[in-house]
Amino acid sequence: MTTLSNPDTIAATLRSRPTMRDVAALAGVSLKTVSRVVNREPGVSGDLIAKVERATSQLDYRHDLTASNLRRADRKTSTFGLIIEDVSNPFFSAVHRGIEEVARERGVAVFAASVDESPERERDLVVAFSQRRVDAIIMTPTVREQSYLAYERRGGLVLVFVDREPRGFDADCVVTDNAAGAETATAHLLAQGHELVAFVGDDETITTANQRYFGYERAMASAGTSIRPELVSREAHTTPAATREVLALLDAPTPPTAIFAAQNLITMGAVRALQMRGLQHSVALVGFDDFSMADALDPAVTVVAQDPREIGRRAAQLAFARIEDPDLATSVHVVPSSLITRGSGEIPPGR
Amino acid sequence: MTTLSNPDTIAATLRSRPTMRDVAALAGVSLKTVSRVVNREPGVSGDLIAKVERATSQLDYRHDLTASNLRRADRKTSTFGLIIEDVSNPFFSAVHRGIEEVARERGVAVFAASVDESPERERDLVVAFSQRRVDAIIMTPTVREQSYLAYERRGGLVLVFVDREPRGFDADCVVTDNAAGAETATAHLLAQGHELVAFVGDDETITTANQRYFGYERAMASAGTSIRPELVSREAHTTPAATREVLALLDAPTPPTAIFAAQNLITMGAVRALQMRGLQHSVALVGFDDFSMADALDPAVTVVAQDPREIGRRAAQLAFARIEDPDLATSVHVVPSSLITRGSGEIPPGR
DNA sequence: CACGAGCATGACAACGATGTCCACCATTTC
DNA sequence: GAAATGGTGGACATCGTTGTCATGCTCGTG
Repeated sequence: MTTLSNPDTIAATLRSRPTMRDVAALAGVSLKTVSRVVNREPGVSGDLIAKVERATSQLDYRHDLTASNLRRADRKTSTFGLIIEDVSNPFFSAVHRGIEEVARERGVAVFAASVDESPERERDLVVAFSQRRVDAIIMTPTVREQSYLAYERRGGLVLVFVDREPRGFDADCVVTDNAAGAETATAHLLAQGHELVAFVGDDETITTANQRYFGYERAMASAGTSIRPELVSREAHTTPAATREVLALLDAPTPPTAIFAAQNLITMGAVRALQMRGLQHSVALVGFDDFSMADALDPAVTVVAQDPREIGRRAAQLAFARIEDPDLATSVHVVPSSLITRGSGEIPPGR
Repeated sequence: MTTLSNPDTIAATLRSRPTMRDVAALAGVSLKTVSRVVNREPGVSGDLIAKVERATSQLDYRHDLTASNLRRADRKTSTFGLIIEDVSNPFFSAVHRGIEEVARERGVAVFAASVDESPERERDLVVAFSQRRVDAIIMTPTVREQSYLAYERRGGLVLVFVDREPRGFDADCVVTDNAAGAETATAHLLAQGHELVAFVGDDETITTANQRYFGYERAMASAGTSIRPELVSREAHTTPAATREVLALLDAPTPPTAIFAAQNLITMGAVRALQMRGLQHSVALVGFDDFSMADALDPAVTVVAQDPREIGRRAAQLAFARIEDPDLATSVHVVPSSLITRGSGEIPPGR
């Protein structure tokens, strides 16, 4: 065994990152023995384990997971890919956080990327992650149809969907009870006596927006209140767009007395529009999905809250379960939403 | 060349993911030629390029970046690691977003993880990313001292810091002008005639909290106003804690007439406290860092806004610059902050 | 017509690690 | 005392890819 007294010197001497070979040379054992110690395989004497561990720490040896993975039988990289609408959207970043919490416990690192409603980018990201051999991809579908993923799955990739269900592709999925939540929100407004209840949401290409619209329809139908097409706006893609849409509704000949905003960014836009017209205390508002400071606004905003962190946690758990047993039946998990009344949704009509 | 008519059949037949060897066999060329085509190396005849490309798309061949990286001379993985306080904190998720925008253009995927103010976790994450051979780590330092990273850098890893400067380690860094911003905020309150200006912030272990406190001190000193220790609270780690701290200040014998809240979550907590005491229109408030809906509150909240997306973009650019030229002199980039007056900061004293 | 230049192509080793398998040694057992 | 046993360590091939170098071909030129 070559013995050098100063560890710093040893590490600094090496041209680049030390490999198992370097560790083996320093410890005076074979390459394979180092591998055994690093992977904690049984059948190595305590004496050798100590020698190897001393050498690894002296050299600051860092196990190369990419090389390890290449040779390993299971080919698991302990890496997940996450494809969400936007990493800086509070809803999705909470989903991300939930996934991370579960992944962390198992030593799994998570790639995160924003798809920005671009189908092309969805495909690119799947390829980018697949090329990096992630064990699983957790994603929000944007492309109209996900059957193109069948090939990836054959290659052993696990796919889990969050927030929206995939189309043309059977896979594990975690969603909020969108229709039921929207129905609750709308019914809540109707219960206050409103009849002119507006719907402001994103367009039909977004599954969740659709489901929330169905919930709105259902609540209106149950109450026997007919839907006025002029009170339905389905073009609100962003917060500023939502503000414009709501302003248009408020300025129309028959303005709504209550508004159901079908998404967090849209609700924020609606709040601004109501404030601009000074109507925040006269027109009722219920939003889908909670948002920061909703309780501190005047009036505080009533919402149907989702549990994005729980959605993330469940998705990660599903991914691990499927990695362990690829033949499990696919399942759709529905995370319940809950109505939080704060004031804006309890404004009566005609005020 | 073996010709099978149905591409689906070919892909389905293979036991697992096709490799370059499979592509080579189908195209009737050598392994190396496939590699050349995949990497767009010059010197391959158009005829062979066409053959190989047909084969790759028939087999749905996916280039394995982990294996490629192992053999490549430059050993670049086109992968970054990002270590931030919390992926679901709006400030940091905006930084993340900025990094992603720059990384995306260069085909780089980003690992993102939350450190949660845990020094141990900071070290674990660095190791986890290093083992996955990321090209660069962009991080917010939490450990008291970053000299432990010297070894990683010798191994070729690029390190860029965001939001806070590292200690005991010279590296590229992108920060906000914390002291100057805090000074501006405090001076703004003093300019309204306030003398009892409170400081509410995080504790001294957080570099940015410290710098912001210095800015507060400097502004007070410039104005010749002495700091009352009972108006300084440096224990606000979370939004609820901030609410408690501000309530304590307001309920004390000499309550402040103005408050400088040194961070976004703290400002939110302060807003709630003021509302609880019905003082939101009597006590002035300026926050450091903008937050969602600050403009929609009553009163709208005056803040010193940072530009987290720009911080992220710059950090990513610095990382790429250093990867290209490791011998560049290290630099600290300061992204300016700007005062946005909205109402809460313009409340005069004694109202 | 022979020869070297120049180009396209392929054979082979290697990146850093692990799976397989065999050799070795100290025991234990007959 | 010899053989069987069980626990250890090491040689070697291999994962999917790229760097290096050799080969064979075409072509222009003396």
